[in-house]
Amino acid sequence: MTEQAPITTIAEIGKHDGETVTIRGWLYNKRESGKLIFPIFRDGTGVIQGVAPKNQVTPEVFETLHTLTDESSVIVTGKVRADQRAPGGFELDVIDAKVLQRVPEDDPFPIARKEHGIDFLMENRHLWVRTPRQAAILRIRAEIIRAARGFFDDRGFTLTDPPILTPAACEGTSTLFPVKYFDEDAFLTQSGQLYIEAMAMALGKVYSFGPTFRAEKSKTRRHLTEFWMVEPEIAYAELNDIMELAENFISHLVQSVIAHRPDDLKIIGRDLTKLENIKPPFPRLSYDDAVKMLQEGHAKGAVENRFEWGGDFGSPDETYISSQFDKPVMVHRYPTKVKAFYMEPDPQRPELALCVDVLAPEGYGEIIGGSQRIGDYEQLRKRILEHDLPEASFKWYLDLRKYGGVPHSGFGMGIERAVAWICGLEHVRETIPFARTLTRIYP
RNA sequence: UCCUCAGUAGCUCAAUGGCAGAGCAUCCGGCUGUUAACCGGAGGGUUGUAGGUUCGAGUCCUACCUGAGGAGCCA
Repeated sequence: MTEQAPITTIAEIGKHDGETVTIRGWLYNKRESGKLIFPIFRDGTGVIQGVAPKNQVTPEVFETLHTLTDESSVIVTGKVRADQRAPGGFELDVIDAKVLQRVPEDDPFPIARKEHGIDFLMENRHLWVRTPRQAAILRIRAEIIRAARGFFDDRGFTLTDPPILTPAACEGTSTLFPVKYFDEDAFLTQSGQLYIEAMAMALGKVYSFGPTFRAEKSKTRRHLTEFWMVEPEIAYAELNDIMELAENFISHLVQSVIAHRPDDLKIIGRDLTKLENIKPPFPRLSYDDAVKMLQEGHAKGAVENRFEWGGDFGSPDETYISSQFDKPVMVHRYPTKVKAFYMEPDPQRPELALCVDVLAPEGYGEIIGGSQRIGDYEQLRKRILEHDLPEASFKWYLDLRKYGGVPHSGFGMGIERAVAWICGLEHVRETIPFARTLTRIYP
């Protein structure tokens, strides 16, 4: 019934003020007032309200809109009109609406615009992602990934992808997902680090970006069994070099989201004042000083248990430390005993490892863990044996110290924790399209 | 693995040990500027499962199942 109108998206519709256009999407919601219908359409780029007065559209179109059910797919043609009453600034005076598939009323779209429990939402994650808040979070995640890759690409790093199927553990097998690899046992990777160390010896500055898997029985707002990590590794870099890299990296991610996704930050209601000052330098805190801070906190009654030097921080400890700062805090030089076997000891104090954890503000915990790696063959071999690791499995890793070993350092950042912090979310399960947790692998 | 809490309509939740209810969603009717629209009406239930106590159990007890929050471990 209508001549061909140009197809556009809701995000771009402001460029067509006064013109007749076609958008292709879904019915998000509908309000009716007798002879006036306000259908609200979404198309993945945004939401726009349509207006259809009974005396200005054909009886067929009015009836179509009157009986249209939420989330039915629909192709709508209408005239774009700027209107101050519209949240997005524009409305669409509907001329025609073609329904591709109508949602049956006896089995309506299950996600209402009112409250739902988290179990119901996760069970319907494939539909939950259609809601504005979830879509905004996923767009911010995409921006963080884009910014992360751009950061390293622009600084001369080469992207090198480590394997996902691995023959042995990086740090022990208890938390690995086993898989059958023909007649052998293999595991899903829990970190690409050892592999990108090899790449750093070949290419100098490298990074990886990919999924990692941990079979930890962790049931908290900070844990997934499948999550994505970005891991830079640099030949000839020492601890201070990667600490500087880490603060520049995190600042770049935050500032990129502020610059490129302001509308999405607004949709999710993020407090921008907490993000705007995320710029280098970040506070640096030695493990020794962090312990003192925790002990003073205990004396003041702000920390429940008195922390003793030598242990690793628990989640409440990290939350307390990070709450003392309004930027991420870099805690460095933990006791060697509580850290991974491959970390270089501090030459000044061999009981400490040259490592750093970056703790995000607002209780989001550790988002980055990194270290300088052991550069000496004999020392690394000794540590592998001390940790009861099978030397044969690490032959190739030891080779890196046999054929031109150098000081080198790197870190890993969990994407989901970074997204959760930057978005100010309660739980990391909303930061990834389909979260895998201890109790969920559907849908 | 441990601790705490919760399972009642499609969803979110009420119901002193005594008739199982409301809001939202769906359907019908009304309304020409609604913004989670509003107003009137209708349909919708094996109260997670299995036992037990009791004249009587959604409610109390036991076990189990499922989920949530936290601890430990980690990013």
